[in-house]
Amino acid sequence: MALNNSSLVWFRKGLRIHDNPALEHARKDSKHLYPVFVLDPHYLQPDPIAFSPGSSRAGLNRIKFFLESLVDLDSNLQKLGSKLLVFKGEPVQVLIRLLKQWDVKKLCFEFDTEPYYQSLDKIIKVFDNLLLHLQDYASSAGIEVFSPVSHTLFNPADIIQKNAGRPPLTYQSFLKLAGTPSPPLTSTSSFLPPVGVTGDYEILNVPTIEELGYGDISQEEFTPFKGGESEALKRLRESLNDKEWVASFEKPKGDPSAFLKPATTVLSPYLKFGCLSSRYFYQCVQDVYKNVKKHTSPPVSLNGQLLWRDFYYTVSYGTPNFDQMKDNKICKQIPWDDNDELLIAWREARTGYPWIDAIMVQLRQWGWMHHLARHSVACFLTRGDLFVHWEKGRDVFDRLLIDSDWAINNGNWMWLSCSSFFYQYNRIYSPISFGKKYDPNGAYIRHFLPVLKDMPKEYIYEPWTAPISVQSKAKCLIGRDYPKPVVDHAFASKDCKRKMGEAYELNRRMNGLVREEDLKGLRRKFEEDQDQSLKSRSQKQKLIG
DNA sequence: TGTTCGTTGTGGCC
DNA sequence: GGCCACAACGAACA
Repeated sequence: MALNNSSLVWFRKGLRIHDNPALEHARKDSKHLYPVFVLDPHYLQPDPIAFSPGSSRAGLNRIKFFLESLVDLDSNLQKLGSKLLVFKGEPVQVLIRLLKQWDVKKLCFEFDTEPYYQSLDKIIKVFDNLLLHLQDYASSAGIEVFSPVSHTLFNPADIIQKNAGRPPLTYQSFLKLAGTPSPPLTSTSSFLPPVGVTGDYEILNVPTIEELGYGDISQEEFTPFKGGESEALKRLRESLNDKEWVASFEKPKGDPSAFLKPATTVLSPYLKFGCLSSRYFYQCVQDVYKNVKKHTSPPVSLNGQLLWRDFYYTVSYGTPNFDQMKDNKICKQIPWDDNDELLIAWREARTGYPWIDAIMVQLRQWGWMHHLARHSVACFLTRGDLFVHWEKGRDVFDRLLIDSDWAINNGNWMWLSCSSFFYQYNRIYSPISFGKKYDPNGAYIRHFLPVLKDMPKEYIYEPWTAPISVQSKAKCLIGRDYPKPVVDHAFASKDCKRKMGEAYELNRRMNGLVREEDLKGLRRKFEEDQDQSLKSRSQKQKLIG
């Protein structure tokens, strides 16, 4: 067969060479191969306002990680005799132009379950307001489209189909349906077909942060984690070297306060961008398991974590409006407070609870925290203390995490807020004792909140209880150098439990069909209760005073 | 309809 | 480090 066809591989996630079925298919029998990435201004525009509540623009750390991943992809393509062609614009429009210009016969890109990519895949708007499906366009132009599932271990659609069209809502039922993951590709090509004539289109280099207009945004500290496939594979090898560690890995036993050497692999950001194939990761861990006497199992094991990822991808794919409370069938309807003051205190690490604030500083500086640290702050913001809507916390995480993943982030916020998957709202993480259990001396707090670095360990988790003499010796006066607690945890958590109980009862009575009016009614009632209790508390304080 | 089970709570006790 | 009471949910399955 003569090699006279051109192929285009469209990178979105899947920023890697290894286990990349779209790239492999594009390579085969092609004279020319065009590896393309389209920068979508909608995703990349910097948000000049420090950040308004609800802003979902990607933060600096994730953009940096992403650009490093593109640079590494380009470099790895060049080693194979190719290179990355970067464009800027509305992705599908750019793509259609390129398909025409280069007379492409094969269009290959990784399938993606996220609504953003689903909309890109399906509908394009051409010049005359005509709506076209990408697949329709391609078939009318005689272009073969290849869009394999390779971001996840399984095809979410298969699992949903096996379960009579409904996604499984528990991990165990997911496992039963899932079976054995698809293996990664075994062969990796040692060369790629050359890029053909590119015509007169402006092809960019991978831009720098400054070129994207992020230069003016101040950032105290950048994430210590570097993006890219090379870094991902190096990190994977380092993690897997310690076979005993891999075999005995139990997620819930990890130490959330460990930061010099994190308790987990920190491979999540690489999985998010597809710098690392989850199928390859899974297989490598299986290989370690084969060579040890015993190993842990899902859900707590290392491979169990990859299965959690697929679990959330599957549920999110099969649940309309997965990323919101309203019109989301699996989400409990709860009358969360609309309290921007508390939200901002949480977001800006000013809650007055050092354990919570240190975690929020780590989020801002590193774009990564341990899973249980995320639990602590998510519980605190929602059902544990502040009773703020999980969507608000989700937005903050979505902006600041380098590993923020649409399915996983939304799923975990519903989990932690007892809106779905997990319902035992009595179990509340203490913002004082949970961290103390792992780090009694408060080394984590001292590192991320240097203002508290000289506070004696007796008071480091509750500095407001320190006598004034101790505070002044530690050069940290509570209320001046570090805030007083925004709420009294004992009181707030009790109040949250009561509200959750009442909201749950309303959901049961209405059989899941809670109307907005009912929620408003319950919220009004909560506000009245709060007024009452504030009055009685201030009366008590007057009596005590 | 009833039973079992669920990755990761806290505080008190031994 | 393990055990218990606390107060208690819903999905899955029989």
